[in-house]
Amino acid sequence: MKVNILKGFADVCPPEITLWHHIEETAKRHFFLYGYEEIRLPIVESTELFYRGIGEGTDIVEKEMYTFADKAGRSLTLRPEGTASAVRCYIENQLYNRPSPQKYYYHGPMFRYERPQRGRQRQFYQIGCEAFGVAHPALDAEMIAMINRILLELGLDNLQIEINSIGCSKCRPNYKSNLIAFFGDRLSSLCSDCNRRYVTNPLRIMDCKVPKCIENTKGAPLIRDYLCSDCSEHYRALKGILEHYPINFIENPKLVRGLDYYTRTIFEITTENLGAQKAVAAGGRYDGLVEQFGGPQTAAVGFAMGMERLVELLKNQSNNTPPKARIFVATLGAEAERASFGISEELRSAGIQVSLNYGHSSLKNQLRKADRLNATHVLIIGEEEVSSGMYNWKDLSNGQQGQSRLQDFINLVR
RNA sequence: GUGGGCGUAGCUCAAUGGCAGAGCGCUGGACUGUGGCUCCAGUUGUUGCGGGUUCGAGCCCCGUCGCCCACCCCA
Repeated sequence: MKVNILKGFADVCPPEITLWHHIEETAKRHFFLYGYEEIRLPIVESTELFYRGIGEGTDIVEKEMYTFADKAGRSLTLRPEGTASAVRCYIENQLYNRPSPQKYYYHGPMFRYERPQRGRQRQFYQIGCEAFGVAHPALDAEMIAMINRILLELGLDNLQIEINSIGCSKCRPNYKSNLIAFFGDRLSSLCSDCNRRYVTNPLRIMDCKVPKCIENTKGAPLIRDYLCSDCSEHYRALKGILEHYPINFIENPKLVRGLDYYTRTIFEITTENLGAQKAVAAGGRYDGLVEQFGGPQTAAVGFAMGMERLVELLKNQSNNTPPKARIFVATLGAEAERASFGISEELRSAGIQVSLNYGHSSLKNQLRKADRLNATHVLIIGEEEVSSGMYNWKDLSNGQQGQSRLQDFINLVR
């Protein structure tokens, strides 16, 4: 019987996998430049970690987690995001004793039980960073600049950087109650989802795309008018740094987040080149989370990029990676076949990728096979070549041919 | 959880209720020491699955499973 992959889960195979490598390599190179070090986190955590970290009322915790009991009856959960684990790791390993800021990155699969659609899987991959120990907005700005550089180097354009501040535990409650008061006598003219949001997360009403709701948010109080002086100053300073550098960004006073732990700066990088799931990276500051988990009071800021969405964007642009030498060794006759094995090994020792013809077939077929394998050069070995040590080669890109000693051929293609 | 669309060859898709096809791919030949282009030949099917209507179903009806897109939510 045939067994199929689960809904919302995907295999990644060649040639697409090279895009994944490219993204991961580019991100890691920049993480190094900005001083981020890797942490490897478990995929399964105690359910309570996400319950307390992400927030009980959030959609992720309420209906999207892969939660199950282990053999001892403990409630475990496949991680739906990385920040909660990173904070747990930070506290558990007392990383706050290292010089601040402590900068870490992680990557790997996340799990959310959602209905799959374009840009959304149940197992999806994120690369993310968390920086601890600095409250100054220069760190927020640096992180946004880093993400911007990574995305630009990947060749992505048509990107928008949106930022907002959602205040802190001092000023947000006040804003929230004003918002509730404002929408309180307008509930009948809001959509059904917004009526639900009114109870669960009133800030989300501001983010609704239903026309009548957008209409109703006109004149609604905006968070930026309710920020306390510290939050206000932090936000102002962040914008100042970004403008001076400069980084193009858009202030979106209605931008919100679905996770409870965010404070002050939040940001989202979106594209018009995807479907409805258009955020390719997002994050923000979470100055209260470390303390909430029993660690020292620690300011922190983090973000994550969605791998599947980046891969989707890269697929749609032309691939201009420079070709590396890939040699196909063609043989004619039993003696050449024996010799080809050692010659191939020698080429590999020189760092060159080699395919060879296993068994024997006509030269025409071998050249055709080389072409299909996307080889750059074919090394042709017959009896004459074996005895003389002068090998026939052909450049498949332009048809050019020549005869060289093996070492000269290696220098030629490398 | 809700709504819409779609399931036919390895892939992309055709086929008034009447012989299940094309293009691409793959294998080989034209060309046995020279690929790509061209030409020729070959190749692949439980039409997702189960039932019903009918002389006859890929097509109509019912059910079911799967995929996609959107809402919701989010990276």
